[in-house]
Amino acid sequence: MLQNYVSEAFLERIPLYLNELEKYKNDYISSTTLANILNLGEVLVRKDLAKISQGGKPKIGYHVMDLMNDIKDYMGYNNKSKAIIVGMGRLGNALYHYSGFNKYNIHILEAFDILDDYKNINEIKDFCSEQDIDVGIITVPKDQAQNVCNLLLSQGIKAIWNFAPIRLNVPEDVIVQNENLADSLSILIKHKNDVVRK
Amino acid sequence: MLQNYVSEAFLERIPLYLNELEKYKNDYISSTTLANILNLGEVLVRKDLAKISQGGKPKIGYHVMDLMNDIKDYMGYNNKSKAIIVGMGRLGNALYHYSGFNKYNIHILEAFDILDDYKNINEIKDFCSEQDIDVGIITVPKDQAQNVCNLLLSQGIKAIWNFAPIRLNVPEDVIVQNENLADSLSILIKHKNDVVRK
DNA sequence: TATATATCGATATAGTTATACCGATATCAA
DNA sequence: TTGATATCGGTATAACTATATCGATATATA
Repeated sequence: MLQNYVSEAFLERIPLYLNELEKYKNDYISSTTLANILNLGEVLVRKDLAKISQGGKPKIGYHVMDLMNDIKDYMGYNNKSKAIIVGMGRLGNALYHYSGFNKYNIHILEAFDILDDYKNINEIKDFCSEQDIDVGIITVPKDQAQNVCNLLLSQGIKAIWNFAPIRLNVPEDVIVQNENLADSLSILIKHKNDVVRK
Repeated sequence: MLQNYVSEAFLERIPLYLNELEKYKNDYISSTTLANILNLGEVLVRKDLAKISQGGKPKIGYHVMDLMNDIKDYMGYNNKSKAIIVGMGRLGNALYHYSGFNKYNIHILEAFDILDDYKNINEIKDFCSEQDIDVGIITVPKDQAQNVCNLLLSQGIKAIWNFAPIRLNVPEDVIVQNENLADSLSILIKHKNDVVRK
């Protein structure tokens, strides 16, 4: 277990806070208010903020600008992150052109595929030797995903965002985040069916 | 709280089991074996399976075909689910053409947009009156997401899969699953940076 | 300046989720 | 047929996460 271990749920809440705070720049906000907006417990929010912020003032709350900066520092949004993406099908294309990553200073530097329209996959090696890549995004068909993954690992990439519906085999020090769209949607439908049946 | 409440984490494991079991059809498998393959605790897997299966045999484990059927029954994969998607940008397109939903008997029946290439958004009303739609998928820009959401809700849709980076305002009986790609990637990078720093 | 109060932040409690343990049982091997 | 054993499934325990409680404090108000 890591020293500064925080739970996944905690990490998922932080961007929510940041997005909401955007609306209250040049102002103060209390943990109670923020909690009510996001439908979270006030103590939960206060404890989350205590972990990453300089602290708030009694009766007033947190200085929003300062808090946003603390969040950005904590999450690393003030530092540029570099990604490459492999597999330029429809999904790869969508991600490659998605503008939402800019907000977090994440940049997809290059797109690879076997098609001529993109940098060829066998150029990954050269490209990675000149750049320090933080994340490899895998959007190839599932039968090629492990090969692509191995290629990325051989270039020293330690984090994989995997959209192929298979579990990748990686060493212990590599982090894989699987984004299985079909699984996610099916779980949503399961929830919905359970609620309807009460 | 619902009667048959199960945790989100539990629901996320079920498709993993199903995908893995695919490889062991016409065979038996023990919870221990399955757990080791997926890097989960054996007791956890056994308890999960106990919730949804007819049961396994001591010394042998579970009949894979039967177990798969139990999982499909439980998750509703044996019943057809219907979805529509609104917003035919790159991401909408990718989802609309994604073949992975078939495995779970989920069908995206129609795609809407303001562009002429697709059914116009103002036809959603007519379309929904003739079909019982389980899920609405929102892939429009964030400034239009709430409007589209309201439109879907007015047609009786009770589950929303939202890719727009905002929190939608919905009544209590509607389930929203947010799929914020930028947030997800930023969290992956945070994890990676924490690990590297040890 | 003195008092009331909203909020913070720390500690204690509750609730939820995962793990450990153990008797029962069906199968395999002798 | 008999004994050894792997696995199941239930109960007990531990770990983790969220909530409740409360004294301290900075601000606003009188």
